[in-house]
Amino acid sequence: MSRLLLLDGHSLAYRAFFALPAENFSTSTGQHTNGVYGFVAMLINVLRDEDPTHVAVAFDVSRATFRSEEYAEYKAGRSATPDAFAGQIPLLQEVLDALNITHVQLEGYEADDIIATLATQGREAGMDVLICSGDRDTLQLIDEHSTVLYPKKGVSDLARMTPAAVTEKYGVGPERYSDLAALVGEASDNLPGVPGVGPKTAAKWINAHGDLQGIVAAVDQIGGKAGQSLRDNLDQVLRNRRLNALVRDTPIPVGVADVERREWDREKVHTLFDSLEFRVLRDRLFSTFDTAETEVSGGIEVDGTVLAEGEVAGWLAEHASGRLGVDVVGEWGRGTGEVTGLGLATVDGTAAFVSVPRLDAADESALRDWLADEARPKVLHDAKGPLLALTASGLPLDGLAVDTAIAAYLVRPDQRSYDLADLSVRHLGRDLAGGDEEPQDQGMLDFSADDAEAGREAMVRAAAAVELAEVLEAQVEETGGTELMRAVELPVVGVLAQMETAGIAVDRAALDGLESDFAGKVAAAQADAWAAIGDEQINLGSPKQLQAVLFDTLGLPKTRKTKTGYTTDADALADLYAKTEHPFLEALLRHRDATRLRVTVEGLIKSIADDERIHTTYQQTIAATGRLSSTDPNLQNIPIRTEEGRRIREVFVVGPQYETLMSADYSQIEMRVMAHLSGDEGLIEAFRTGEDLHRFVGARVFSVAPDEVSPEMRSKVKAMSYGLAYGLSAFGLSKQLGISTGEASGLMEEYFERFGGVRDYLEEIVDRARATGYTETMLGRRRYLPDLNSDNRQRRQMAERMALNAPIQGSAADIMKLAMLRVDKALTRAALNSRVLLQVHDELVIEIASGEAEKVEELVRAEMGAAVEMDVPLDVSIGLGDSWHDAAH
DNA sequence: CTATGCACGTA
DNA sequence: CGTACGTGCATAGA
Repeated sequence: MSRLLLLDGHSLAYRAFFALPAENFSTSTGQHTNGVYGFVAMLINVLRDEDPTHVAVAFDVSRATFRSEEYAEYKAGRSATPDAFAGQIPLLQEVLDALNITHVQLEGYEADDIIATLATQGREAGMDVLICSGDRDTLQLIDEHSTVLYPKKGVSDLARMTPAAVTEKYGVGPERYSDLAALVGEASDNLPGVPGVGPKTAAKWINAHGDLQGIVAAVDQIGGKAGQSLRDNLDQVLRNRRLNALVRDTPIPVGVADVERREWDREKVHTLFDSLEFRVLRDRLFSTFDTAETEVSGGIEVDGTVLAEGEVAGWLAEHASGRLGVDVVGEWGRGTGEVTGLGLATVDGTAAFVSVPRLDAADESALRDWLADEARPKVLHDAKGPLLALTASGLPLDGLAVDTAIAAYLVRPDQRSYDLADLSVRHLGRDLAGGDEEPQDQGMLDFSADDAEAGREAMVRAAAAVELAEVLEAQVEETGGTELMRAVELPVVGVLAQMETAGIAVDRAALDGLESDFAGKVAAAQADAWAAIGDEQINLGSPKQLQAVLFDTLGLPKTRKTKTGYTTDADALADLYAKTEHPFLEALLRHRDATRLRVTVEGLIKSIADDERIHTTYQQTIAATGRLSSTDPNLQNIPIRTEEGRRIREVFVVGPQYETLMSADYSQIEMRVMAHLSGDEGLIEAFRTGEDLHRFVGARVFSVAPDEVSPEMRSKVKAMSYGLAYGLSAFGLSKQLGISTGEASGLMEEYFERFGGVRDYLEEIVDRARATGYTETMLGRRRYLPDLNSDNRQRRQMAERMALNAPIQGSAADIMKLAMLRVDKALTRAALNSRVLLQVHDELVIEIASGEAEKVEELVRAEMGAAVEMDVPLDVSIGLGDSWHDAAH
């Protein structure tokens, strides 16, 4: 039996809009999504519960319809659509496109007319019809095989309106509902009914006279005040009846046959739900329907063998002539790991599982040789962790041909995750759960069921990786990223693994000292803060409690608004302090600083490994611009700006067996990238003269001699120069510098007057990105920004700033990755023992072995400086010291 | 127990 | 109403 589901897009989304708090449903770019969210949530529920075979969604085009032509006041008096709802309908339609659900709209008709048309067609074709709408006019479409699902409250509670339910609620059946509505009126459509006549009276009349026609025929016999009222308003009632009759034969270009349920576009759903930040909904969508009925055409199938002792060498000889997928089973993290097994698979699905503890000598040597052979290509998914485990287990790996996580990242760098199972479903249309068939029995006797299961999974993952590699490689090639992947990203994996393994030595005793020191400051600040507000012991870490004290108890002036109240951030508190000099604020700020430092120190102490070093983990597929990120702990945000904060850098020290630490950083790399990419002659000259950049720029902007640039002028220019690369506005600049917007925009104009190439370049980047859909770095790293063409101003402008910044930040990241590769290679080639430990975007921290300082400094300067050829020099500044702090310069 | 918002550290 | 991140805490919801 076919079941046709028809939804009224506008009315349901609008209901959802009011049912769900807008502030809880908006993206980081400020787009409200509550209407879309509610609609999609309801859609998922209905699809799940009703399992329709055909689905369509109808939309209104505008308010101008044949109804408003007959009666100009039709739907008049409705309040304007709220701003926050604007733009949600096109978004919803995008979602429907991704879900491959037909949506229909037609000039001159309302959504309900379209629904009536399709419902009529469906009934004629013998289908069951389900209508989901918040408009009561659709109740007239109900019959034995047509049901309306009417939202009672919010979007999750739907009333199932059958003929019996209509009769029970209104006293007349669905076929008479329009008559009743004509008599009673419909306030939301601005259709007044008969004064003094409600649903009860109307139902009584209808039941007495059959229908509206019967009532009209007998109008003179109806007594009482209500009867007179009816006679006085008969024209109006008849007009209501004409207007509330839904049109069942609108000339829409689709028929029920065209709306058969189709598979959705996984790629589109993923990217769209990503950009809408519908994490939970996406999971629900996939978990509800993925296994049931998507194009997942079964699992990855492998012809797999769990190799017994002594079989590994033979298997490799037979199957490892070409590229193999490798899945490492084991654990890893913090620069080390351990391998327990290996899944191996060829492109054609022949697979094997190797239990590493069970290798005999011949097998182990064959496996080790194969793994270490650069000429034998391997495909891994997210190789760095496995690499750590393999290396730690005495099986170093070379010949990484594709890392499927990195390939997927290069194709679309702003996804939240690159899970192998997701990629497999998305690009191969198959999931990893796979078929039920057990691996061949061979060798199974020795294995527990768990081992067999682990082995099967590993083989499937290896097969998925090697198959995915083919698809993703093609996409990387298509987007011009092949060389970037081959020459930069893949080699960087190995360097990062080495850095993680090395870690950086810390002085635990000094860290402990800092902790108690900062803890003492926290306690003191807390006591002062409490004392300043009459010893009310509030939680100073709770913005909510702080707001109560600041704005209610103390009655201080309100600060900038946030989603949930008023901000209590450091800037705002400093402002308040400047205005009021309230001692509570001073103590609170002190408490904030000390807490922050204490927390940082505590985190570091927790992550000290047995070797008294800290091994961070670098993420290579997180930052959309191409930068690395550091986690667990994050060593890229260790304080440096304040004296107290810098004390934390003193505990990162040179390790035993080494002589000193070196910090090497690119000075003003982003500004240099901007000078190079823009070709602005003034800026290029600034870097070529080697003069202080901000002084040089300041002299131009303020039309004075360089030595007349005051510190104040210099800092203004500095803020502006850096802000430009982020898409800073005059407003933002004025706020940051505490000057008027007029002065700020004058400053920017003056800047662009002197450095016009920069303005042209920044404009050109955005224009080009708008046309092509993506930005590109010096090495061809792309970032797609679909929002550049968004109708929503906020989203669009956000995307424009991202477009502006991505090539600059991204090119700087490219350069640093090249530099890391060059430095690493040069150190190896020169047979030096010094090693790179950390990368902090524009800085490398290197541990210098005894007697190598001079050589390494020369080498690092040369390699970093020559990472790329540019129109401006790449200036590298280097410092040495026993701690990270002392190596700074 | 998990997800979100706020605040804040870095480049 | 300036980009890119990660972390910890408080709070709200499941």
